[in-house]
Amino acid sequence: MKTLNRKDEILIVAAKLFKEKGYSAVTMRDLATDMHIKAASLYNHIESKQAILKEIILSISEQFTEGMERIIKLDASSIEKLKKVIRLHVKITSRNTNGMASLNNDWMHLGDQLEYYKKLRYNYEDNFRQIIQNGIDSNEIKNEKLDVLLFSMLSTLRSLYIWIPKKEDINIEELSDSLSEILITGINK
Amino acid sequence: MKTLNRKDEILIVAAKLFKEKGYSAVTMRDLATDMHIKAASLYNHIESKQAILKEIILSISEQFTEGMERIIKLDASSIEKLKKVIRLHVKITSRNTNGMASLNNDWMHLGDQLEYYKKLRYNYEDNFRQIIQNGIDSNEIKNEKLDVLLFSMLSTLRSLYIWIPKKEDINIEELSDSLSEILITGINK
DNA sequence: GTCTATACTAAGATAGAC
DNA sequence: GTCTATCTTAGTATAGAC
Repeated sequence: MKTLNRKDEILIVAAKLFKEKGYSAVTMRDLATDMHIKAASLYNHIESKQAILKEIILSISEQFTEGMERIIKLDASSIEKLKKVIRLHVKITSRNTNGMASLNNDWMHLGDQLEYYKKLRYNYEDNFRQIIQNGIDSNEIKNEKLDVLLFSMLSTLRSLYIWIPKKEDINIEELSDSLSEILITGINK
Repeated sequence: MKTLNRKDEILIVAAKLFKEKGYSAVTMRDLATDMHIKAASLYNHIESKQAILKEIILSISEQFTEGMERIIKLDASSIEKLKKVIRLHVKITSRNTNGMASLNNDWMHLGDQLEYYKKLRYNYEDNFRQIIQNGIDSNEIKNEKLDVLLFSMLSTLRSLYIWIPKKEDINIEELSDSLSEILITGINK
């Protein structure tokens, strides 16, 4: 693990608190206490409380955007692409479960970056939908209602941040495979 | 629709605001504005801001508890019970999508009712897990990792509150069937 | 880089008139 | 049942010393 500067430490502690109580309920004094400094000192490293949220959420959003862009360019079947998307979620989430909580629950407090965030999310979902649609067209995927399919997969993948921390040792490969099996192949015999 | 008293109106408007910005970010003045009264007037109908949250979350929690208790008593296969659980989620959620947002995201602000809420939730999940386990034992359900199975189904069902409002006309039966098909039978051909 | 002191704003809630 | 006025506490943020 590389050495963290003070600002990165703040982002990490803030993400932890934001996950526990939500962005709005966390005060700069709470954050300062956990950093073992006074609230005023925080402002030597960050511009504002909202600026912390922006860094946490947008850096993750951009990781998803880049990952998805790589996947859609691949020369692979739709099912293969879906498996890669699942793996992308497991990977990013396991690296930063706390940040994922903010991404999922506190995006509405992004202020002037809200529209940018929404654009990234919209594009991501659209690419996801396209992969599924292609799979239906090529007869790889059952012709269930496209929207319900997309919603169901996204819901599970977006909730990983709640669940991963509860498991002792997460093996990224193993969890990704398990999820692929369940999300793609179903559960009944 | 039956006539609402003033207090019920407050609960409904509050749930709407809590969904939009989260419990902590909604002020009593926000709530009063949307009720077209002054903040002080709210206190003629409710005890405190937190009391509003408690009513919203606990009434829904108890609906889930009752529904689950009915289902586990049924003389039916595990797959049948799972389908009924899915239907229960669709039904309760479509009746109160805003309240479900609070249930999912703001339970940590319940104060002295937090432990009660956690107990209900723990029992609910345990019953859910038991249904799946019975299905595995009776060879109805694939022997995938039980925890991943439970997590995946619950994630989708708990996220319904985000998704249902975006669909124009939700047919409860139809959506429940679609979800059952996807969650239980899987998506690939 | 952290501190103390403090400005300024807004929050939840109550008292008492109408 | 709603209002105005107000109390008290707590929030984000800045200034300037060390």
